[in-house]
Amino acid sequence: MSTPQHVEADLGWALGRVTRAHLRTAELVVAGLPGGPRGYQVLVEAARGGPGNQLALAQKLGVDRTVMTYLLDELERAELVRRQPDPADRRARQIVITEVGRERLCELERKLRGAEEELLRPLEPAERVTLRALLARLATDAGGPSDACQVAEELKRC
Amino acid sequence: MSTPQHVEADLGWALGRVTRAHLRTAELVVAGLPGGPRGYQVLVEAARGGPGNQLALAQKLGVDRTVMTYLLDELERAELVRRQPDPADRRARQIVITEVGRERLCELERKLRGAEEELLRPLEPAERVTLRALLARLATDAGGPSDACQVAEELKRC
DNA sequence: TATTGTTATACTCTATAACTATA
DNA sequence: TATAGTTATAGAGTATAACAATA
Repeated sequence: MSTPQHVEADLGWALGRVTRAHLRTAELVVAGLPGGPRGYQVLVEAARGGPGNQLALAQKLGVDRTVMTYLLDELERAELVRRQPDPADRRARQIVITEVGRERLCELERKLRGAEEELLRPLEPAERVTLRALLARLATDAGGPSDACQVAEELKRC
Repeated sequence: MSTPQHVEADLGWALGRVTRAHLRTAELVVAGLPGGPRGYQVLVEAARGGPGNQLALAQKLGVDRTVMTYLLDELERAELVRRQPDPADRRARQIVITEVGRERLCELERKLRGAEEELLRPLEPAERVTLRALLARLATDAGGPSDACQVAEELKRC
């Protein structure tokens, strides 16, 4: 057998495999989107209307501000978001989602929910609820930037 | 508040945060090791004595065989593993762990277990057991290469 | 003087292709 | 002819530095 003897003890191994399995399907879902998974995160934040300008957005997603420039270039070209001058600070640009972007986001979230269900299929309904709750508690306690994309970055160098 | 309203529903978000939190500490642990997290995986496989040659090792870890060459160069320079000619096939090299490598691995695994405990601290003991078990079941069902490092790669482009 | 955003450049990591030696 | 391993090279992706506009 190829799985280690201490499967249940090796939390990192299990976390990695489950997260990667989820990422595989999630990346398929956002494959056509400019910027991929990262572009999706921008749409989420823009739709939420939270951190207005590029710098705050970059920090929230845990990427460099120069990366955010290129990312927004792509998303704006696809008419999914717009850079709007901030009337209160003429250096800054507010990132707002377009109508097209909102529709695209809605469709993506529907598909992503489907992917989650697929991932949890091996578990009983009650177990799925338990797992979601336990992970959510750990997640809210964990520090650092609040986007999921950076995990991929760090997992890469495993 | 900065956390979304639908925290419990967003499995991907929670998985990403928890995995990244784990990766942060795990990468600190293996920081001094040549190849970082990936070097650790090689040590694990070499200690287990499983896939002998470089190609099998690369496939198991989900990396290109050229990457494995550079990785083993570093690990061999640090005297943690050795390339041994395979008597059965003179093209192939068997990767064996050294005594130093075994000691280093032992120390790393001890520290990694500590990091896992730290991650699970917010949960009750019974809950920790439950989470480990549920994740292990999902992990064994999930397909793909069996190393955790690739998750980091994919999470990066979120 | 500090900050937002952009651009150009350098660096890191990975994959592709070509090569040697074995099979 | 195909395979294990190495090397050189090219390609993505990211960060660093310099810049313009504004605070």
